[in-house]
Amino acid sequence: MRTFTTTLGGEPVQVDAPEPGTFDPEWFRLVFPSGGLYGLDVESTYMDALAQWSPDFGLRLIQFAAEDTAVVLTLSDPDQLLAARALLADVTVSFASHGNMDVLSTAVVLGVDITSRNIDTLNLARMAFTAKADKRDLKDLTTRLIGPELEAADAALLAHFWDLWPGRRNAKRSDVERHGWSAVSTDEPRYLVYAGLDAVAARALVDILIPLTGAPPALLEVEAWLAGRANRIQILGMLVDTDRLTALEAEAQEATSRAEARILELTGGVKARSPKLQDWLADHGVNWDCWEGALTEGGKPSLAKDNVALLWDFELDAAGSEVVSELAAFRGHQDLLVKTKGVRDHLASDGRVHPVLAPNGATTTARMSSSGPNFQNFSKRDPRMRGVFVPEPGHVFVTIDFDQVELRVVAGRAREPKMIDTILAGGDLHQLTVDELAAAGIEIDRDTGKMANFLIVYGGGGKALHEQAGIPLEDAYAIVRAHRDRYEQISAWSQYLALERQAVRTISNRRLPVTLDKHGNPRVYANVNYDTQSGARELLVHAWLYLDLVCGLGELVWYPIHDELVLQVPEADVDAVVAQAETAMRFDFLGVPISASAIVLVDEHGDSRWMTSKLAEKIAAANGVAA
DNA sequence: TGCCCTTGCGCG
DNA sequence: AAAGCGCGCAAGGGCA
Repeated sequence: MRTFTTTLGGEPVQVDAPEPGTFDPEWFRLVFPSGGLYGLDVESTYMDALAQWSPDFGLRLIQFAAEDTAVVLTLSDPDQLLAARALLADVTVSFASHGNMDVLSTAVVLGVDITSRNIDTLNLARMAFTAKADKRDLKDLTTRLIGPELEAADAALLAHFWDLWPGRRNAKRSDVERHGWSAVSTDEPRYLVYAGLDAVAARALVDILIPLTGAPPALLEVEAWLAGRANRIQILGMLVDTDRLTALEAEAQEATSRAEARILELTGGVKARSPKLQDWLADHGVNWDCWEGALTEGGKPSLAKDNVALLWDFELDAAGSEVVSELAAFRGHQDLLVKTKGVRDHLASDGRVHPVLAPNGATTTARMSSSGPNFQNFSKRDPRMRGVFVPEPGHVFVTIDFDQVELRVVAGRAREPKMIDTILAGGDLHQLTVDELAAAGIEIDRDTGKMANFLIVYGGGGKALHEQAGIPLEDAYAIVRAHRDRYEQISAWSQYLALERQAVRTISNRRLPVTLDKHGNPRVYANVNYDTQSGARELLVHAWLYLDLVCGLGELVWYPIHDELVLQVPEADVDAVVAQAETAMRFDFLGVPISASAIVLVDEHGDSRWMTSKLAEKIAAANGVAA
């Protein structure tokens, strides 16, 4: 046994690393008996973009920690591997680890699923430290909340990686690390001590972070459950129709590179996405002083997709007009290119992508976020990209959306009787706004009423309405004023929330930070938006939890998209699941009925894909394919 | 070369 | 008095 004595936060810590061939499983289970909560960490070979799903990915060490003791197991020793698997598989044992790298690794590499028995200290840290600037990696948190020893151990290990680097000393840090994580000896004391301290820190952080979250136990329990579900979704991943992906990729690639090449040629070296393109256009007929299109945040004319057509209003020379048409072609395929490449870059050898679903990835609202690829922003206007994703064999996609959930959250939180009555009566909230403004002597159409309603949710004002609705500024201000007058309870609610200059508390007593503008003043007008977005997020999680605990169908959730659950349902069960899922997503919220409706996703050939049959028909018609 | 900012674009 | 919110991703380009 190699035993190292060190400290963390000044307290003594013992790190034991059994030598291969001498491992005593009985001793191991005496250190980690059933029923405990243990720190968990793994050390791997260097991770590339596909991480756990890369054929090159391997685990080298796995570490478990009780309060002041860590045991570092070497996984190349069959006895230690067996003991690690057995402890992980003990359903009475829970684990604490930072981020989901350890949980995913144990599932994918060791074949043991601990997703429902893990506490993620990164999630706790996100709830405890809500400012965007806060660092939340294990090393920083440990230094800040416990002591500097882990950071020192990390620095010592990195210094050792430079010793292991065979080439010149002035190599890139990333290359040295890549090499080091795979090359360092499992006998190296600096490696073993660092590894052991990681696990001890994760265990210690649970007790330190929980009070700092300021969250009630019920919320913490739901969040732990959700993190487990999110990890399961990532582990399973999504099946990709690679033929479709390849075809779309080719189309996007061909269209964009042709346009790009032609623009480069015509402009003598200016790229399609270069900020210099505005200058070039100025020399070929565009007078930016007369520009009526949108401006960028930096105040320059925007060449975004919807603005390109406005360039035709100028007297362009021959080269200028050709560049404008090529730019339109480029913008028309830019999203498809980005999204196809994104899926391709994350496509693992199992024919799937494994996106990260971060349970509270949005810093200021705790909404879920998605990456690798992001499943929350695939186009609906051109749904072909969504159609690349197909269900497991024998399954069908079903999507269930909340109806206008954010407005209903506002109505319930504000106790706004006009809105609540309209919802109860099955009426239309946007028409209600039209009628209310008419009563105040202002005539608007339903689209404007809808925009005005969403400005409330988003904390916007007259200027935004003026720009979005294309109505005179004075009219827009009048609409906003009348909206405030007619919805007294919503006005009172936003004024009440605007008193909070530090943080707001959501319906489940989650603390959300008030954000600051560039002058450091609190943007209190955004507080209603934060409460609403976060509230809607909690309602979706509530429905998912109900679906899991009451219906036993939590596993069917393929992906959550803010106000929508996409389910993957065995063909034979579709009708029953639709009924149960609608039950889960229909409930009372503060006297406001929350409703939802399901759509079964089947394409024009009767196959299920992640697109609606209506959209599939439209595309089929456009392509001349019989539906 | 890596890092950071800006721009553009999709979703809710 | 007025203030549109939250994400992820890729590319260009300035800077050290």
